[in-house]
Amino acid sequence: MNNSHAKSRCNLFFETLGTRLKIDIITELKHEALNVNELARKLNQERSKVSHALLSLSECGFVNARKEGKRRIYSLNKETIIPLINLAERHVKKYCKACRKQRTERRKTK
Amino acid sequence: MNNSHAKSRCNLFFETLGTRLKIDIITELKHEALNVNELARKLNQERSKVSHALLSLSECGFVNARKEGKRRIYSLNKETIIPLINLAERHVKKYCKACRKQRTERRKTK
DNA sequence: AGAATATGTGAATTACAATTCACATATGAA
DNA sequence: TTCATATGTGAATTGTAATTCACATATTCT
Repeated sequence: MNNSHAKSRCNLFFETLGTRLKIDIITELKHEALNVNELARKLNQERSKVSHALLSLSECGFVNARKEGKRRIYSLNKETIIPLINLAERHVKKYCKACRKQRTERRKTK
Repeated sequence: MNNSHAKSRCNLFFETLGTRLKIDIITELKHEALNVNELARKLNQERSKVSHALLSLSECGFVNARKEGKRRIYSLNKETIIPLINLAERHVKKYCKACRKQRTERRKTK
């Protein structure tokens, strides 16, 4: 109906964090900076999939990349992400039953 | 590939906040508690659409509803949402160029 | 009871992000 | 320069949330 989007523009921010893979990537990067192959191996996911996810994470300023030889090392922008994830986990524990019984469990395995 | 989702379960939390409409609803409810019709009118959106959005917001513990006569008044669970939105907006201002040039602008109008 | 108001709901459709796959590029080693 | 390693990318497909619409339910008033 109406498409005038004047205010409140953090929906993309949240949308970007709204998949399991990206949360898992962030969880890994909390501990150490990693390149795509290492991430893909650790999470047991396709490299290309992880690469796409990292692109959107970096477009939103959640991760930074530095080149090191033939590798690209991705690191977490911890300044806002750490308190954000903490806040989210606290909320889920306290208020969000739907989040605790994961929606992913209902999803089909390929 | 792998479907063992043992850790990190706040992706649904973020996914739920990942649309414009829900962020707009939260923004309205910051100021005052409202019922569905009032929200729909203020946001210039279909009532049923707002109703569905409120359902998912309430399943995630973002809003609470109380019955008052024939109305249902929705109020914001401010405890975690207000600091969360503040954190998100600070991040967007500082780091997220992609979020500032809204993705919605590219979307087709019906 | 019947009408008006307020809201919920489920199923079909639509829209779009996530995934996949084949190929492009970039770096360093032999 | 050829090969191996590491990564990026775009386009087609797939999966799924958002939207729509027609109908159900619930409350209050006359």
